[in-house]
Amino acid sequence: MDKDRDIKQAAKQKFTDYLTANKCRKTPERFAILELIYSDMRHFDIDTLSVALQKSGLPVSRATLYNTMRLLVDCKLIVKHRLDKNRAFYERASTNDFHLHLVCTNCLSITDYKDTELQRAILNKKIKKFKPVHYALNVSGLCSECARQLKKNKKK
Amino acid sequence: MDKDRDIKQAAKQKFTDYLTANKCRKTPERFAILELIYSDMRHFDIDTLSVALQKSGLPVSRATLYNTMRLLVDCKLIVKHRLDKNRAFYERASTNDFHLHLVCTNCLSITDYKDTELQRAILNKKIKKFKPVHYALNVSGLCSECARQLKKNKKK
DNA sequence: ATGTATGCAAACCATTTGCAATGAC
DNA sequence: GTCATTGCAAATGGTTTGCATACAT
Repeated sequence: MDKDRDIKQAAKQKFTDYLTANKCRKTPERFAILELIYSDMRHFDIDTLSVALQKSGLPVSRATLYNTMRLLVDCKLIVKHRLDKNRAFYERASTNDFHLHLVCTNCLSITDYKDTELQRAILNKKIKKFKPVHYALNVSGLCSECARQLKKNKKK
Repeated sequence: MDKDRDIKQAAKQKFTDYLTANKCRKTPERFAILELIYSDMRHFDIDTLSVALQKSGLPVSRATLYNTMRLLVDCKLIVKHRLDKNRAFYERASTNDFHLHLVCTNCLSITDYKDTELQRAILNKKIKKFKPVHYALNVSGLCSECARQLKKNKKK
């Protein structure tokens, strides 16, 4: 889809600008990471990213991965989340893409859930004495797949 | 307040039942922890809890603290959260006490924010193919205190 | 008496850091 | 040529685990 290409292009531009503004170098590693994230991945953790980079032919060290994540979070191209688990997970940021995360406590899958009504209700809410910057709305529970599995197992 | 005492009493009862049902022992450490949580603390981390227990005169080891947290989470007397930071934080659970967390990214304070309208909007939402169990709604940003401080510093 | 729970210390694991070598500028 | 960035390996820090001792039942 052309739209995807545009989004990726815009992200690269934003990253370039950010790096320039902060006197950081535009290394191949950094752009390979951004490229991958904006091609394939909606939600990912460091491990997944590392493996994907290896497959892509440009393995990148842990240190660099974490370093780059910091930069990308800082320039708001990705968002860092933590759920119940020890490791962080990341996702592409898009301010015009408000959604909840449905986190299955059984299979650990993460699904986005969009709802314009909720979006409006939350974003329009004026919170006293607080200046909201970012929303992390996570609903944990069971995805239908796991709910079915568990019910089946119980019967046995 | 009498209501607080009732809540604490109910919590103790629930914990006792849980321990009995799972053939666990009713040790002084476990009840000291529960007692403290239901007296003082709304949000806390392991470290805070550890210090508080030391002050209370019954120091409890790390291992036991974590062990007890697992039990309390399991019987739904407390809820475990993770924000951006490495350490987990916990809070007393009460199903009839729906709220958002306002997390200040500057001073790391956590404030509860209740809003019945939002509560209704979210709880009534029927999510397709997902069975919600728990809601973690975190809004990160700046508390008014920090916003003021930062603005002041910028001017200088 | 039995076997679970405790406390200690060691292990674990994601993330961070120090440093020498590399490479963007 | 200069100095930020990379990759490695070691360090960190919250959490977990193994094991001998203590204690709830």
